Amino acid sequence: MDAVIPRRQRIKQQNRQLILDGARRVFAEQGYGAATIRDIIRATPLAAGTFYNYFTSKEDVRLALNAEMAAALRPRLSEGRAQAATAEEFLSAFFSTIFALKAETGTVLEMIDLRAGFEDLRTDLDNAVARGLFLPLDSSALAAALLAAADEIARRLITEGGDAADATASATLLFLRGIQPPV
Amino acid sequence: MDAVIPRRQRIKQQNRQLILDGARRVFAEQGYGAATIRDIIRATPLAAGTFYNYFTSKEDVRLALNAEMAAALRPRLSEGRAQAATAEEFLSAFFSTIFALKAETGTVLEMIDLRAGFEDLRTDLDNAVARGLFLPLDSSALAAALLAAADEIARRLITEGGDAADATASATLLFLRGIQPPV
Amino acid sequence: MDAVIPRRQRIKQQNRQLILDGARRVFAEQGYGAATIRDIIRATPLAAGTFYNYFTSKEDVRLALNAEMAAALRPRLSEGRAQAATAEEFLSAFFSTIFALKAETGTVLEMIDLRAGFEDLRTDLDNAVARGLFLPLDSSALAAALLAAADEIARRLITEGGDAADATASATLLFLRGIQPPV
Amino acid sequence: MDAVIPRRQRIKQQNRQLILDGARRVFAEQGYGAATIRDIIRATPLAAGTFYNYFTSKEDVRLALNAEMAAALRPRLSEGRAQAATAEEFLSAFFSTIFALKAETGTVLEMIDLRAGFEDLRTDLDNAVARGLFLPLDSSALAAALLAAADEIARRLITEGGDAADATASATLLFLRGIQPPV
DNA sequence: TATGAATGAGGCTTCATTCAT
DNA sequence: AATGAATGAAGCCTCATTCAT
Repeated sequence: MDAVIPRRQRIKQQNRQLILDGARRVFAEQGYGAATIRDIIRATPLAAGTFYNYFTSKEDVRLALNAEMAAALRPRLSEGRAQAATAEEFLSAFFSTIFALKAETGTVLEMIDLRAGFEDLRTDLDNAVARGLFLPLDSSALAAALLAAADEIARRLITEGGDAADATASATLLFLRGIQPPV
Repeated sequence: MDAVIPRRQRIKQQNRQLILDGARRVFAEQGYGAATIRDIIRATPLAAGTFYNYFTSKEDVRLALNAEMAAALRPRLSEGRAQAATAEEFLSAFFSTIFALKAETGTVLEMIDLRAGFEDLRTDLDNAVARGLFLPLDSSALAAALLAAADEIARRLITEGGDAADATASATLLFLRGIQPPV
Repeated sequence: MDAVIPRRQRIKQQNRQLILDGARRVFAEQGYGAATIRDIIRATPLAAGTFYNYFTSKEDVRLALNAEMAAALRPRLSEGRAQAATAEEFLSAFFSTIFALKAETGTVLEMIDLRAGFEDLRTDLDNAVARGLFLPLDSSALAAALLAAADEIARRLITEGGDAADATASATLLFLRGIQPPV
Repeated sequence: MDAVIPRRQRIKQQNRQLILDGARRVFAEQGYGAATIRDIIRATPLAAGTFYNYFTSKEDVRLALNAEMAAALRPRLSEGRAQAATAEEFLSAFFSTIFALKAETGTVLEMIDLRAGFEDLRTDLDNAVARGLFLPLDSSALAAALLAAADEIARRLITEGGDAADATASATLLFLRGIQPPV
């Protein structure tokens, strides 16, 4: 027999998700700093006081969003990583993953705490360097640069339109070979 | 005889600058979105109402800061550009300029409207591509990636310490050759 | 055989007492006016809604506490009264009773409605006056003065420490003979 | 020539007084604990935000009221004290002063911090004891008892009506000779 | 009957902006 | 121009109360 999930608990889960989804939209539109808790509530069908049954502050919501995104990103990236025998495959998987995620969620990567969800990325980079796949760059700075660039390019993709596959190829090429033409 | 700047006008100029400097500090600390006009006023010795003699809104201040920064950046970058015969020199000049600027002003590049202050960068990139200095990438996306990466690396430089020259060399290398080791 | 109290009813009685005890603590700490129903609930292991199964308002709780205290006080005072042949004995019994009660319960006498629980005191005073035990003062004002003074002295006893027996003797003497030294 | 008080400053003084007067009424009606800052503002013609130009909290207002009352009380009591050659005169002056003050201001003496405004009373009592005017009771407890009793009697005077002169005489007699009839 | 989540009113505080001085 | 107090809107948060489970 299937586990019966009590109705009350199901609704609680739904409301929590309503708030997170509302917050994601609001943060994407106004930025984290400018957003207010009231904005978040208004982006849901819930009443003002209900927010505090689930979160204690805007920061609290941000952390939950971070965790949610890290959880969503981890399997995708590790899938890409598993198949990535070359730097090119690694980068390509990374960018396409980020672009897709951003298109789906509108999440502002700026908000993401690298230490929380992106340990994997740094670990991957370190491993790649160790395997001789990459040049020995500071993996932490590289992760930051990759994320910042990916976020900005994704933002422009969404705002101004464009083909995600082209952008992936272009960004991959940039970080793979650099801007200098072969001599 | 030198042009005599009337006392009144000199004080006006000073107050305007007081507000801009205060705003820069406030934006750097709290981010643009979270900052309030009152925060800006409190970061100056001026009275609340005085703000409106110089600016009409927070956005207005942002634009003025943008213009100020663009004015400060333009000669530095063009100086670098003038001497840059190679992609390496171009990148090196770009990163060292950004790192220095951020260290001086704490400005959040995130705020900067590319269209306002960074036309030059795109123009430079286009020229560089035209001259065969760079691979023919989308100059607009490249500019975005360069700025995003530079800003993030600069932020980490300030936050966690580190040598600006090393960071410049490392970032230059990354964008020059990419991450793939030579075969 | 003893009367069997149904389990249901016993639990109801327990919960009611939990709320009253919680309310007493809360009122003693914050004062009646500043206390909220939520404060009272939080001072018990019960859930929010349960409060309304027992009381309808904060005022309702106050009345119940008053009644409870009057019930506790009545036998003690009447015991003292029964043995009090003199004004001195009457006062001594009164003060020691009040001091002990306050030490036990922390109850704020300020809350007490004289008409509800202290009819006895006024009756006693009237009787005492009638018997020539006391000077013919307004019994109502006297009761008020006695209670106010006793409450304040008790509060100081608890706050700053001190010997209850000494305080009783001192207060008794004050109200017995007044402050004027014998000529 | 008279000192010219600038209009702005005069209005500030007036508004501060409006808030204090409103607060006094509100505290007298609802008690300090139950009163809210909004209640205080509503008792004035001022706007909500204006409160914070003058005080930072309800407690802040309470302290200011305390100071105001102490300042008002001090000359009255010292005047009474100057003329008080006997315990009777002392008590009579004390009670009539308190009753009058309460009738004028409705102030809740409960709120008064003895340490702030009533040092004088304790000093007076100590002096009176030293001069042999009073029996050597604990001046601090006596001050507390006198104030508590006076406040309660005054409250009843206002609430239920009555003659202040009679109440003064009665209270004076009570504390002067006690309740025991002369043998 | 006990629970505890939902609700929206309302208190607290800060804000942007105006305007008399 | 510069000042800074006044204003009321609006954000934050807690409250009393209801009601489905």
